[in-house]
Amino acid sequence: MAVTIKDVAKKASVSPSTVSMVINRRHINSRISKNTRQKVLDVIRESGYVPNLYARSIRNGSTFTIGIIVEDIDSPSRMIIKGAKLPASEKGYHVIASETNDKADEERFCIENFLSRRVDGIIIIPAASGETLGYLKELYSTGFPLVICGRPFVTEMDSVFDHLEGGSFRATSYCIEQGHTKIAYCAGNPEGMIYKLSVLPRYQGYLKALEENGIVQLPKNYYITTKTVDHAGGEEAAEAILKMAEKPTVIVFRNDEMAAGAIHYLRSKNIRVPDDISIVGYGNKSFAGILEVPLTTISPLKTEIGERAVRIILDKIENSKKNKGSEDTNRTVTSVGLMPELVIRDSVCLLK
Amino acid sequence: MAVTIKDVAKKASVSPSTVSMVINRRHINSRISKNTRQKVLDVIRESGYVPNLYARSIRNGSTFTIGIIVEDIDSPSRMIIKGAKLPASEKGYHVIASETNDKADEERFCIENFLSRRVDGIIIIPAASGETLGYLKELYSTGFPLVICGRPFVTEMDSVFDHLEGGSFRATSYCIEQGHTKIAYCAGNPEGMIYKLSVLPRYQGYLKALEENGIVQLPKNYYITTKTVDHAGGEEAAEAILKMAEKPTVIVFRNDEMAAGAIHYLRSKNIRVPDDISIVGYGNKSFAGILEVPLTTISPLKTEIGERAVRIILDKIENSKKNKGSEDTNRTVTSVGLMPELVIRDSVCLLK
DNA sequence: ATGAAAGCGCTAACAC
DNA sequence: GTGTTAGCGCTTTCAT
Repeated sequence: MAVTIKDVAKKASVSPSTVSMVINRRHINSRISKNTRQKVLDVIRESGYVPNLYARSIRNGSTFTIGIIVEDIDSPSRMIIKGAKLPASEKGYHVIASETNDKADEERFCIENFLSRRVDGIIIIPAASGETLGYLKELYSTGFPLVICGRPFVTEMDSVFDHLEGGSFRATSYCIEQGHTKIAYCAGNPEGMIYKLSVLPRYQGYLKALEENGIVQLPKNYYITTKTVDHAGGEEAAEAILKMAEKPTVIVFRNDEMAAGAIHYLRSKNIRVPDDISIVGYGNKSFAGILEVPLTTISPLKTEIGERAVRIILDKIENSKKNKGSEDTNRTVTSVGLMPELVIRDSVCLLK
Repeated sequence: MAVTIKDVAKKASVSPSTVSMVINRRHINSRISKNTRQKVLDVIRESGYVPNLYARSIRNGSTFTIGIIVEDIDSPSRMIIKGAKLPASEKGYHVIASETNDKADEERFCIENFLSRRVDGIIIIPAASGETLGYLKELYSTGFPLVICGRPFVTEMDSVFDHLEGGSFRATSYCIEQGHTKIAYCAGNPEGMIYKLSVLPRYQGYLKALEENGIVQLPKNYYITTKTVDHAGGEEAAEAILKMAEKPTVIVFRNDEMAAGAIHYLRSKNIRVPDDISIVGYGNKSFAGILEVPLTTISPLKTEIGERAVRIILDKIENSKKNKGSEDTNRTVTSVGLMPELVIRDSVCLLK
């Protein structure tokens, strides 16, 4: 077992409470004598004593910890963790993280684990399937500080998300500004919850931009679907484009992987990108800048999502600490949609 | 405050210890009556009670938690966390993670935080500067289960690392098997601790492969250094190569970013890759497979590093739980070097 | 200026 | 079968 406050007290021949006071720097001036203070600090250093946060938290009711649950630590949402860290630690809160592999049962397990750790709040990216939403809503309704992130699932709980529609709108508008009117959209595989929740909004942003600029009556096949949503899917889409009678001058893709595949395919067929066909991605993945044609794409503000989520959580926590006992205060719902940035590189040409 | 065991006890009109017994499923058969059991379980469900792990851990001395500290959650070492999760949870241990941004002070802070959380062991990627090694050694020498990961710093503590030398050796040998003899090495910027600790071994692996195959007397300028170690650095290296009188047929790069830059530059100068000049990377970054020429590279087994590290930690923990009190047992040092894989793609040609 | 004692949520040894 | 009690490491009155 690790060194405890008692051990320190014994070695320094003082009482545990004295040690506690030294640690917590209370009443520094009048209460503890310099001698005692120094003696205790020396013993602490020698013995390598570290206070037990948990014993502490039992007493004061708070662990000063925020738990973040992401679906996959190897996905862009890891940046949410990064974004959360600084503002949290500024307020003296720790951040601990876990991942669920996007599975409902692992997610529940994670939440219970964090609750059993008495984290003061949880920031979570729920499973894409939406299975856990009921459970989350229950938890939320107890007043526990919970913020949903990353997917535009909900507006009935506190949440922060990419404004997917806004992102695509931005990208499409940019193409129009560059003189393009024949603009295709590649939605990938139009099935499943993920499509519905996170691709459809992008598609709608694209439509909205067209509409606002009076671009109507595009050929039906400008809405392109594919089997897969990866590099190969991008190649598939590009192949389809080349077969069209009236080719678009730009393709807006649902993600960067597909955009990369399309660029690769087009160039292998000696089509110039962006001059013959321009390409827009979504995601600003790490490889976007170093593709054979650096990719113009939409960059979701994951880090900022983390920041905003923490701020919401901390507000809730501080609030509920103040007026504990009195329920039913603080029942506002905050839902923040962050407008992603357009990163302009070389994959869209200026059309004269 | 959250629901406690007392609240549950009161609502179910039983004593706290009865609730505890129900939760911990002890003496199921004889001790607790079915009625009571059911009543308690019902109340638990209704009230949303979750046991306080920390209160629990104070009693039984273990938190069943392993802490992982990585230098940057947005780096390949995040896969160590992923790799650690499964084997840990199989043994009933939780994994919590934090990042240090590769700064010594944040690292100390993280460690203390985890210690104050009474994690049962820590897996850590120390700051590249090596500043914290003294501190880590101190901690290690107290017998606390600690495993160093990811950098081949140490053999005097338990550690798991990429066998960098072995990786480069493998890559270079492969080039030789393909018939190459004019093999250059691009080391990037040869300054700083990072170079010394993680690039020099790679370079030595390259040299060893040459030596074992009787390739000696390569031109001195086949050892290439650059200002930066990113995409631009790769372009810089490629530019240097093109100026050489006796050009190499392969360049082995210290990382994938530089390899990507070189490929890009060479192709923009109408040099064929791999036919005119072949390229080898190191790291198998996410973009390696979708470059204009898919990159042959070395893939470090980060996930496996996490797995191995957890196994070492768990052994230590179980061991010290068994013979607690009796110090000085279990003083073996385990140091594991994992041989990375060669991922063969299209950036190295067969030389006839 | 310091210590004794109670209590936080939980468990386990020991009553009943 | 179930309740009582003591104690884990720590903090915080309240005495002294």
